[in-house]
This record gives sequence, C-alpha cells and structure tokens, in this order.
Amino acid sequence: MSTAQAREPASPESNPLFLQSVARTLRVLEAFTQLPRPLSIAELSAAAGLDKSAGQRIVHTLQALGYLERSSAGLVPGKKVLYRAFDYLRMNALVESATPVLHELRKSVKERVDLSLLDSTNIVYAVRLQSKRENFPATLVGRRIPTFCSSGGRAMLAALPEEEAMQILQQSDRRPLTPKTITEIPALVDKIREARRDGYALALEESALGEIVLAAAVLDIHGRPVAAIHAAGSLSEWKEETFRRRISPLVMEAARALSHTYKHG
Amino acid sequence: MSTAQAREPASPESNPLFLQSVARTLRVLEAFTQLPRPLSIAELSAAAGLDKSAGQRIVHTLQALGYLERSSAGLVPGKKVLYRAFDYLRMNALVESATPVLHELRKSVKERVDLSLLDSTNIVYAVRLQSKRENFPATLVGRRIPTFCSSGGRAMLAALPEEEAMQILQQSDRRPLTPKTITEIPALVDKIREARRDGYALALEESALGEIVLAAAVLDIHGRPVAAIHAAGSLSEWKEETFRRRISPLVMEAARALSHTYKHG
DNA sequence: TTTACCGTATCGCTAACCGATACGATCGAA
DNA sequence: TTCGATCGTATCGGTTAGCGATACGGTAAA
Repeated sequence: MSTAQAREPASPESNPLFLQSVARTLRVLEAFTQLPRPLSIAELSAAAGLDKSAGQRIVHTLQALGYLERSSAGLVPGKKVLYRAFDYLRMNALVESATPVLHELRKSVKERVDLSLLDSTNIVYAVRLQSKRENFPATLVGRRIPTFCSSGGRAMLAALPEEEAMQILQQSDRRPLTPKTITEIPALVDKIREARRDGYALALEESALGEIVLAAAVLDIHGRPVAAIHAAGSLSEWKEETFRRRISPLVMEAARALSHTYKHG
Repeated sequence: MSTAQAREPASPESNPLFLQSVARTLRVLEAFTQLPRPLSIAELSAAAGLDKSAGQRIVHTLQALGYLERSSAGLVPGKKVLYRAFDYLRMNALVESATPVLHELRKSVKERVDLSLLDSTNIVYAVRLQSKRENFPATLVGRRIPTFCSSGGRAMLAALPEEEAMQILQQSDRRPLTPKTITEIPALVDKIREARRDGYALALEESALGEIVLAAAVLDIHGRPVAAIHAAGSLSEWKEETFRRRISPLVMEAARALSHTYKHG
C-alpha cells in the first residue's frame, strides 16, 4: 500500500468500528507499565506514539477525570484506576467464591496463596494473601507474569486443548525472568504434559529466585481453564519433594472446589 | 441549524483541551459502578449518555483492547483494568512503605486493617488485610466510601484546614449508608473536632452495621493528610471503650511511622 | 407468527480534533 | 548572569476521524 506515512500502523483493527481516539487514550495510561515512574507530558506522548499536542490534550482530559494525577515529579496514574479495578473484582463471581477458599487454604499451607486469571499469554493476579515480607511489586493485585513460566499458567495450559496451548506458547515473549526460567518450547511442552499427568504444575525459581510455586487450574462449567490457585514457598524452608507432597493435595482440592461451578466466561 | 440542544452539557471542562472522546470512553467504563452486572451495548451507551452508534464503536474498541470482555450475560470489565491498578499501586511510595507497617499492625490488633487514600469527598482502599469472612465487595481494593462517614475520612478531615474540611463536607452526597450514619453537618463537625483532639477518629456502624472502625491520618511532608490507617472490629466482640483503649495507640503509632516521610503529592 | 431487542454493518456529512506554532517559566551549565 | 533546553500552556485554521441515522439478520419471549 502506498500510504507511505501511515499515521497509525493500520491499527490491528482496521475495522471501521475501531476508534483510534480510544486506543490513544489507553496507550497513554499504559505508558506506566513500561516506565513505572512519574512522567512528563512529553514522555507520555512519546510512549503512546503521539505528538506533543495530542498528548497534551489527552493528558489534560485524563487528569480532569482523575485518571492521571500530578505529583511533584510528574504525572502518575490517578485513583480512578483503582475504582475501575474494584468494578472488575466485585463483578467477578470466581473472585468472590475464591476468596473464602483461599483463606482456608492460606490457613493450612501458611504460605502465600494467590488466585490468578488466564489472559492468553499472561496471567494476572486477582486475589493475593501474602505471608511474609516480600519484594513489594511482586505481591500486588494486577501484577501480570507470562503464562509459560508460571506454575499457574502451565497448569492452565495443561487443561487447554493441545493446539491452543501451543499457540499461546508460540505467541509468548519467552525472555527469561530469572536464570532458571525454562524458555525452550520442547521443555515447556514436557512440563505441561507433566502438569496434566499430576493435576498440578510446579515452577522452581522461574519467576523469582528462591521461590517454589505450585498451582492447579480452575475450570469453568465447560471444562476450560479460567484461573489457577497458587501456593508459593521459599526454597530456604522447603525441599521440592516435601513441598509437592504436602502442598499439592491442598491446592488441588481448593481448585477443584471452585471448578465447574459458574459460567465464568 | 439551531444547536438548541447542546450535545454534551457543556462539559465541566469547556477548556478546548478537554477531549470529549476521552470522556466518553471513560464514561463507558464507569457505567459498571452504577450497574454492577453484565451489560448490553445499549445499556452501556445509555449509562454513558451516548447513542447506540457511538456506544457500539467505543465498546468494540474497548473490547479489542481488553478493557471490556464478553461474558455469557453481556459485557463486563476486562482484565486490563487490573493492569492499570497495578501501575498505580506499584508507583505509590506510600502504598509501598505502608504494606509492612500494616502487616505489623495486623499482627498486633488481629483485626482487619486497611490503608485508605483521600480523594476529596471519597476515600479509596488501597491496601487491605482482612481477618475473618466478611461481606465480599466490602473487602476489595479500590472500594470507595464517602469521606464524611468513614473513620479514616474524618481523621483526614481533622488534619485539613478547617475551611477545606467544610468544603468537602458540603460537596458530599451525605445520604446515610446505614441507619447509624451521621449526616448532619454540625454533628460531623463535632466528630471531626473530637478526632483532632484525640489524634484518631472512630466510626460506629456508620458504613456497615455491627462494625466499629478506628483510624488515624497519615500526613505528607507538608503536614497534609493523604491517607489513613484503619482497624475494623466487630461490635459482637468489642466494647467501644476497650476498642478505643487497646487499638488507638497502635493505629496512631502506625500512622505516625508513615507520616512526614515522602512527598506523597 | 409477531414483537422487541439484540449485535452488526454501511455511509455521507461535519464538527471535533489534529498538529504546527508560539509564549513564558524554570532549571543547569557555561 | 546568560544562554539553551525543556517544561507546561495556549491558539487556530484545515481536514479527517468519528458521528449518528439507518438498515439487516438472529434470537427469545409473548
């Protein structure tokens, strides 16, 4: 096509119903994912692929609406984004029913337990009950990590039709998060097969060093994986085998209790 | 043509930098606050004050971007909103330093403890460590309740210049949340004065029946209130006086530990 | 079957937005 | 102090992105 200088890279949605003004707005808010610090208008504009003027207008509007705030060092996300997360969480029946189950689980395993949701190549933490002091961002709701290298992600991949799982693996950005992250497709396929056999998945220091995580998938009424229950321990306190033996039945039971109940989708 | 009927109510921002396309986009996402259930395109459009076509386009785009998802019963918020909340939380230095403090506090009071942030007429919960089983939405991050009827809100109002506090009271929608909610300005002024004297605020069944909440304000480096530390107990287990005596020193100490440290603003 | 409402798709018109431009303030380095 | 760089802010005519009226097919309840 000879539109030499296309303004937007022919937005993935060349659908006439796709509004670039909406996409631009959200790209501004998404800038903080790459640059998690107070940003200037110019930085936000650049990160969103906008010129100064467009950035100025969008920032001004988002600020007026409470989705951006001014701090002494620049613009930061506004409290309104928390309201939107609340809307998500309160409407999610799975999050609701998982909360008491996770509390029970937390009591018996005495380690950090989480509920994560499958979002294609990533998983997002939706409920988190931490135990000890840990690296701060790692413990927050909304954190996302790649599906392929998390125990929960692999537990869900194991419950997906093989073809879909392969697709996700191939679409994933498989850069390692730690030196121990498994990144080769064949090795990952092995781990997934293992998870399918065992009913749970295990990740050893793949997203954080010193951390052992065990997870089982939560299935919806059609048998599709929609979430996972995680339990995370420290390798300074657990041997792999003990962790598997003691924790896996509890995690699997919790996941089973939540499976097949709601339509979740 | 006589544009007799202005399309938008001359948006609060008649500033030429205010983009109505941005405002429309966010109004769609905000619809779930009023109507927390799966919605159709028509419902979302109506809630956002848009016609069917505009709604269709915005919904289509938000869905393509992951900010809306289709469930069996209609459209619901998408997981991307959780990512944005994560961006907020991880960048907030106060949230970060409050997390270990809250864990300590949680250990000594053995009740639910929260960190809330002041957002004018509302407070938002940013960190929550719950104890027992409770009414579900009431325990979520991102939940917002009116400043005037929460202990944390009143603790912060007490730390604000009198004039500003009055302004917030007057701007507030003071409909009661429970039969015990105090809604009269003079009575609220009394409660705020009391909080100023004591260094903490108390709310008895004002946002939930059977609940007693005690809170102290966290001040920024300029002495302005930016957040509050809450501890919530059940009236079936606590007498007011015991709660005050046992809990208030701990909550005040936690709030003091966080005050005057960061620029927070 | 009828009716109502759903999601989806089309298309010409136009005003909302674009983006180039300019101005004053601030801050560090020279 | 004087630059130069970069910040936020403000203005304005041209045009394109988006508006909104309209239409179509499917589905579910009456």
